[in-house]
Amino acid sequence: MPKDKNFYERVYAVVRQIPYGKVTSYGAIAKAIGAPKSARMVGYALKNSPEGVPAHRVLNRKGILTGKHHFPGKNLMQQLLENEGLVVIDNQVQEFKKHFWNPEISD
DNA sequence: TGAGTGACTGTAA
DNA sequence: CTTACAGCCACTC
Repeated sequence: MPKDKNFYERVYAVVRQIPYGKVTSYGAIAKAIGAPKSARMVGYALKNSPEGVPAHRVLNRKGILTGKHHFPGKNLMQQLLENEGLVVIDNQVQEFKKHFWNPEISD
């Protein structure tokens, strides 16, 4: 059982706020939940991501689909992104910055 | 308790 | 823009 379950919950809370056709990075989420050093944990948390969490919209800072290998299908993650109007080439989102969504938690 | 692992990031070249 | 190195934190065994 995870001790800091709150950490996971916060990750999911942010990821769920990612709008359609937008993407963000693990670090951005980590920072949004107050743990900029725990970017790796964000990815770890997404592995446990329940339904309703668009984990496919979360990429690394280069805009590469680092987690596509963890999805059920072979290139499911890429298809989902392309389905949202994004352009993915060689596991990398084109114009990543342009589609980047800055997460923020309302106090 | 301690060592190993990972869907990462910042900095330097 | 990419590639390479070290630092991070939380989790599992």
